[in-house]
Order: sequence, then C-alpha cells, then structure tokens
Amino acid sequence: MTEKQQNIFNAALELFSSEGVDATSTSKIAKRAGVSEGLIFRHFKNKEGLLQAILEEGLNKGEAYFREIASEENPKKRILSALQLPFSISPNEYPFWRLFYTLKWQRCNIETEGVMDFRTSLSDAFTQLKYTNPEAEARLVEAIIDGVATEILIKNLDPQPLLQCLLDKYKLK
Amino acid sequence: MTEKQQNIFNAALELFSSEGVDATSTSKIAKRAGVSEGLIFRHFKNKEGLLQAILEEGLNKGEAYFREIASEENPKKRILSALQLPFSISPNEYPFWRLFYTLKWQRCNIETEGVMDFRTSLSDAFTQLKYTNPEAEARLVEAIIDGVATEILIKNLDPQPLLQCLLDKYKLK
DNA sequence: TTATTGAGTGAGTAATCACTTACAAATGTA
DNA sequence: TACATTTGTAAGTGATTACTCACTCAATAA
Repeated sequence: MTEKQQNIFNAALELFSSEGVDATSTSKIAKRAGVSEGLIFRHFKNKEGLLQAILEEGLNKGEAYFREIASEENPKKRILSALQLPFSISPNEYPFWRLFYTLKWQRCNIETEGVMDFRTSLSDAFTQLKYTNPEAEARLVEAIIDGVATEILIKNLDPQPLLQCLLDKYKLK
Repeated sequence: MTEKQQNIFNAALELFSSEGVDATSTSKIAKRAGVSEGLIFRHFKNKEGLLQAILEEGLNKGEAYFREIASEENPKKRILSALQLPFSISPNEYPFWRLFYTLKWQRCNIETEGVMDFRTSLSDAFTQLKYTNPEAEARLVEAIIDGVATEILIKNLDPQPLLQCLLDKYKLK
C-alpha cells in the first residue's frame, strides 16, 4: 500500500463508520484523504471494492480473537474470555466495529467461518458444564456480546461495572 | 391520513428498514407506493420529514411498552417484564425496529424520556432486591434487551429458548 | 538514452438525487 | 350552482453521484 492508498483507506473507514456508507461520497473520501477522486478507482476499482478492502482487513483481525477464544481448553475460562471480548476492544478499532454493526442491518449479515466455530465451541463449553440447553446458551452469549459491544461503541461510559454484573450471572467471579 | 399518504408511509418504512434511509430515493418510494413523487413532498415536506413521521409513530408505541413496565410495582416482575420485552415484539413491528436499530449507529442516538424513566425504574428494582450495583445492572439489562432484539430481528430462529436461559441467570423461573 | 510502467491528476460523463412548479382533478361548502 | 381548498400529477430544476478518460510525472530497467 502506498501512502496515498493508505490515506484513502483510513478516510473511507472514518467516514463510512461515522456517516454511513451510502451517505459517504467518493468525492468526500478523496477530499479527506487529500487525493484526487480518480485515485480511489485506480486502487480499489470502485466504491464497493473500497468497502470490501476495509471489511476484509477488519474481519481478519476479528476472526483471530474468535479463534483464540475457541482454542481455550478450560470451558469456564472459554466462556469467561467470550464475555470479556467486547470489553477488550481497543478504541482505535471502534470505527471498524461501528461500521461492522451498521452493516449487519443492511447488506448481508456476514457469518464468517470463525464466528460459527466460536459458537459451537461455546456450546461445547456449556455442555461440559452440564447446562440444560447449550446451543441456546451459546446464542445468548453471542447476543449479550453484541448488546454490550453496542453499549460500549455508542455511549461512552465506563463499561467495567457491566462486566462485573455479567460474571455474577455466569458464576465466574 | 389519506389512503395515498398511508401508502407513502408504508412504502417508506419498508424501504428505509430494508435498504437504509440513504439508499432509498424518493422516486423509489413513490413507485412502490403507486404515487407521483411530488405527493411525498406535499404530505411530508421533505424526505427527512417523512423519516420523522415514521420515527414518531413507532417511538410513541415503543414508549407505551416502556412506561407499562416501569409502572409495575413488584421489582421481580418488573425485571421479568423487561427481559421479556424483545420476545414480545410483533412481527408486523419488525420493519420499524430494524429501522430504529440501524439509525442508532448514524444520526443521533434517540434517548427518549420514556427510556430514561425505564432505566431508573429498573435500577430501583435492583436496589430493592439488594443487588450490589443497581445502576450497572440496569444498563446491563438494557444492553441484553438490545442484543436479544438484534438476534431476533436479524436471524429468524425461534427465540424462546434464549428467554429460558435468561430467566435462569436472573433467578426468575 | 530510451522505453515501460505504475502513481496520481483533473476535467469530464450520464445518471440519479431531493425538491419545485404549474397545473388538473377531486372534494367540500355556501 | 359557484367557488375555495385540498389532493394529486407530470415535467421540470440545479446539484451531486459514481465512475471514466486522457493525460503528466517519476522511477526503474534495458
């Protein structure tokens, strides 16, 4: 990636996540990146290609987190790590995750392989711990992760107290 | 509301929620509603006014649910009703709530008076039940409601098992 | 030196955007 | 009946959209 290509990438990520993809014109991106509009199309083919490049980079990082948790042997620790996930998002990753959660609602919902493995590994953990409905428990944890992540990404309050409450409910203190 | 005005309202709600506000042009709305484009501006002033009309109607209904729960006297029952909330969304309200959750991420996050009362009433309930951090518990319940609602609105799986798991965690069986 | 190539530009393109305007049809109301 | 108001339409408006094209420039290689 050349410097200007990176500028385009960064400008697009910021604008896509704060204003939305459809409300962000290529001319706006070019201006913010300090670049001619044509360069966007040389490097990324079209607006959709630029979005895909951003998504690919972010999802690769995300997948790594999921795989790490899924590979944890101890079932209690695995569930603990899963619940901690939204609390460990670094602020410099906020723009990507805001974009990600927005896109969930339009365009296709991105169900990556890693997320599916993650879900079954959670389900297995609940099975080992003799929960009566492990699949539902896994879905619930996923929903809680999404809900807490949303709270963290949208409001800017200290999220830490929420984690304490959560660990109570799963007896993971 | 005349019949054609209602057609515009319905067409816009469907398109806004499925494609997104910015990706929905007024000409598309007019076509879907079987109406000339100009009529949209006669009845709703502009595209933003149309969105606001949709939001106002939906939020009024939503506020009513929140107030009903907040007025429940028994603290355990109040928390129970809150957790049941996302499971009681009627499918014909799905388009509005999909639109609502999408808009959370762009445009200003709509913090209505009713939601704030709802939050403090939850906090009060947790106080009465001697939870150590009632405010955080209330925020967590809100986050869980959002997460579960998202799961219900996006995927189309039977949500009922999730409710059972949830009630376990709050000892509300 | 000369040829080739990839980065970068800026002025275009047709299509679409939200919105307006002039006017016709329908509806009430005296 | 006559007239005023509301409901509705069709054909526009200028601005903006994503994208293209012809071009320059700098670096590298033969």
